[in-house]
Parts: sequence; C-alpha cells; structure tokens
Amino acid sequence: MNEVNEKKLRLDALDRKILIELQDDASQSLDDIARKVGSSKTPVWNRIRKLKDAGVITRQTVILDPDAVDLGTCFFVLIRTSEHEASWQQRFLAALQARPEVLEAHRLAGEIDYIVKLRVSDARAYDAFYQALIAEVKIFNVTALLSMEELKSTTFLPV
Amino acid sequence: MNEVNEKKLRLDALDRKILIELQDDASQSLDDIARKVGSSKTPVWNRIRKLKDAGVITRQTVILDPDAVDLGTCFFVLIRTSEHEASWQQRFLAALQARPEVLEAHRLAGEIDYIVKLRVSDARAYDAFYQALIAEVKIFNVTALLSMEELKSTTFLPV
DNA sequence: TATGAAAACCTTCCAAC
DNA sequence: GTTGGAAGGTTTTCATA
Repeated sequence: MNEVNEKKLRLDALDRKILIELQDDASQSLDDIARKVGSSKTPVWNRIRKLKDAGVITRQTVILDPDAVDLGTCFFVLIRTSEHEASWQQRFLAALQARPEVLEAHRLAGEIDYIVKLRVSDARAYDAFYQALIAEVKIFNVTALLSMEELKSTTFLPV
Repeated sequence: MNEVNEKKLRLDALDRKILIELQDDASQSLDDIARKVGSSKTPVWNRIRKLKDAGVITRQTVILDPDAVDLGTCFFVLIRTSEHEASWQQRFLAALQARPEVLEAHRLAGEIDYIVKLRVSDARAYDAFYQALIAEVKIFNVTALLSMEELKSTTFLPV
C-alpha cells in the first residue's frame, strides 16, 4: 500500500462494484471478483491498486466476534465539558487514543460535546476506564449508555 | 469459511498474537505473520483455520474512507419509544436492517431505548432517513447528534 | 506439534491487441 | 482499455519427524 496520491477520486460503476465485493469478502481471488463484476483480472487489479493508492481503500482487516474475545460489553459515553481550550482537547484526545478499549470517538455539534464508544469485558472494566479518564482530564458531565443488545453492526459502506 | 463449531474457544498467547497481526493487516502473507509471531507457516495456518471455524474471526474485509465515497456525515441518533411490544420491535429492527446508511444499532439499558449510528452524504440525507423511519414505526422522542470530527475510529479489538 | 516440501492456486506484471 | 499468459509468490496439504 503506497501513499495517498489523490483525495477525491471519481468512482465509476465498476469501481463501486469492486468496492462492494471487497467489502463483502476481501479474501476472494481476483478472478472471482472479476467474474462477479463482469470484467477480467487485469482491469480489476488496476482498479484495486488505484483505489488503494487514492486512499479510498484504507485497510484490509479481519473482524472479530467481540464475545469470543471477552469484549462483549459495549458502552456509548456522552461527555460534556466546561473546558474548550486547545490544551484540554489535546490531552483528552491523547487519552482516548491511548486506550485500546475506545473504538470510536467523535466531537459533536450541540449540547453534548463528545461521544465515545467502548468495548470492555464487563461493567467493572468500564468503571476503570471512567476513573482513569476523569483523573486525566476535567469533565463536566458524563452519561454512560450500556448496550443490552447489538441489533446491527457493520463496516459496510453503501458505495 | 465454514460453520461455527464452538462458541467460546480458549485463546492462548499465539492465537492472540495472530489475531493482532490479522487485525493490523489481513493482507500479510502467512510467512510474514509466522515470523512476527515467532512460529512457522503450518501452525499459524492451522490456528487461523481454527479461529475462523470457531467464529472468532467473522469476516475479512476492506475499510473504506467515508469521505472518499461521499459518506462523510456521521450521526448518532438517540431514540425513545413508548411502544415496547414484540411486534413494534420487530418492525423497528427490520427498518434498521433494511437501511444501508445504518451502520450500528443497539438496544440500551436506561431512559434512552436505542442508539443508531448512521453515515450519510449530508444533513438532507439524514432527514430523509428520519422521515422514512418515523413513517414506518411510532417513535416517542429522537435526538440526533451530529459528528463534527472523528477523533478515533477503529475495528481493532484489544485481544 | 512442528518442519519442510510438493502441488495447486493466485498475484503481479507485461506484451500484444 | 482489454486479453491472455509467463514468472514468481502464496496457500494448502501431506509425509515425516
């Protein structure tokens, strides 16, 4: 995988079909993908390389069952802060980046400043995260939402 | 990829190292993985097959840059309902499953009943989703949280 | 369980169209 | 831009330790 060369590549119908196949199963052979998208090996190979070089395809990975690796407990944490300085943000961001149980974090528009998604083994592990976080950065208000059931979970983007 | 044979496999240190490597880059060759985890091709190959068969590894996929495919707008939607019957839940679940812009949906403990994560091209596309959803199922209260900045986003589970 | 090797298969690149 | 193919690499299986 090389550097990102372009940022906004225009995608045609063949590119989109290839992205659907790769998102569906990245272990398929080029021949299989080519057959399914109605093309052949070389053009598909050239497109995939172009999509990787352009940064449309960022990574190739494996998705694990969270329960199977004892990370069956999922929390969404809504955070409000009274601090809005750059240095506070930097420390908050560093704290999130450093913690592997944090899978997602977004800065929001509106009353709630941040949302953080976590996967942990149990509620005690969440509390350990919470205690560590508030020890590192000052936070005004925290609401933890505990997931009882994952109704849908996908990385598939409808291209 | 075969059927799920066991549910809770006990993972040893070698399994964990392999899962880290595969999560990090699933396009690596067996030889590279074997070298990095301090083993050799055949044992690593057998472990990977075992992890897939057991359902620990669920899929092999490619992660796309949302901006590059014009899905740069991310919303978290907090939903409260007054309906708690099985038939309502079924229709709600079906509506979420059918919509490709819904990437995640969880049933929650506490005051807020559901959280839904969406990726769309812009705020109008969110409104279209919202209108379609409330037309299909009765909802008591909806709060949409708009992401201004994605601070962290990973599928990597710390095994 | 690990090693090494053989066979089948795939990726990558390239020449010809 | 497509096709087919050659060369090298990788996966998968298996015999052997």
